[in-house]
Order: sequence, then C-alpha cells, then structure tokens
Amino acid sequence: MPSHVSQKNEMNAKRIIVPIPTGAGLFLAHYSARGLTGLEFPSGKYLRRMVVAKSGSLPPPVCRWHRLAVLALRCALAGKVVVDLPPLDLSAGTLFQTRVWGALRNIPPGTTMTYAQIAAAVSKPKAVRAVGGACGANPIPILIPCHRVLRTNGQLGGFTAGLKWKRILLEREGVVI
DNA sequence: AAACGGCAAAATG
DNA sequence: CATTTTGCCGTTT
Repeated sequence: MPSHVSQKNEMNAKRIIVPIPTGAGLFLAHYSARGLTGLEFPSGKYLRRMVVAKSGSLPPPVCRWHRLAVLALRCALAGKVVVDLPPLDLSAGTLFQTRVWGALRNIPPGTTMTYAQIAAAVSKPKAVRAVGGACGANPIPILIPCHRVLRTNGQLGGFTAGLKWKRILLEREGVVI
C-alpha cells in the first residue's frame, strides 16, 4: 500500500452494524470487509444509532457471517460449545492484545484461568496487569471469552460491560464462584 | 513523560 | 483475616 495511506485510515473503513436478538437482549454485531470486528452488549441506547443496517439487505459475505454470528452468540449464551464462528477481524489490536485474545480463545467453556496464567501463556509472565488491559480491550466479548479470566485469589476481577454480565456468563456455563 | 488500569505479592495491623 | 504498599507492563494522552 502507498506509504502515505495510514493504516489508521485503513481501519476506519466503513463498518456495518447489525442487531442480534437474543433472549438476553439485543446485541449489536460490527462487520468490516474482513469479518466480525465487534460485539456490543445490549445497552438500551442503541436507538440513537443511525448506522444500524436492516438484516435484510446485507452484502452477501456479511449476510453469511451474520448468520454464523447469531448462531454462535445464542450458543455461547446457552453455555454450549460454539461450533463455528464467522471470521474475526482483529486487525485493530496491537500485537500484545491479539496474543492475549488468542490465549482467551483456548479457554474451554465452563473453565477459567487467571490473569497471571494468561500472562504466562503469552510468555510475558510479569505483564499481568497489562493482560487485564487487553481483556478489557477485547472487541468481541463472549465469543472471545474474556469472562473466563479471574483473579489469582479467586475473585471475579473486572468486566468492562459490568460485573453482572461476567457473573451471568460464567453461571450459564456452570462455573461456580 | 506521565498517568492509568478487569493484577499480584509482600508488607502491615 | 482485611487493607495498604510496592512492583509491573502495555496503552493512552
């Protein structure tokens, strides 16, 4: 690519936002040309958005991905193993973040790891706190299961979308705290 | 360059 | 025990 075209510009390319109705509320999926880039929890404030596309008239690839995303999210919310995901576009993440997110994806449903274990898993055993930051920056919660990371002392730790969600998600997979 | 976190281990009472 | 301090590290401003 021409060097005067910044990569930042590239990643600000247009996104399509599509609602995902679930029993737990209306989530919003964000798509780029490369795949799913984000998942928003139900907020009650999505009405203000003008950018939400009707699930009817979507570009064919997005339509396919969205079908998968809907199934995957409902599956995950039911605490079951997600069979197949749409392609994830994590290009907005830093190297460190994408490594952490990769490690998160290896945590099976119904199990947990600690922030320290994740840090070790990405070969940065001392970057424990930074792992917390990377979890918080996870653009696709639930499908990238940052809720399965707990403190070393057994406490919940934090959750950007609110601890209530972290509890709900863990409870639905049968994790006891 | 400094401040800020979804943390952890050690020190302290 | 519960709380505070101290060390750490990637990100953000």
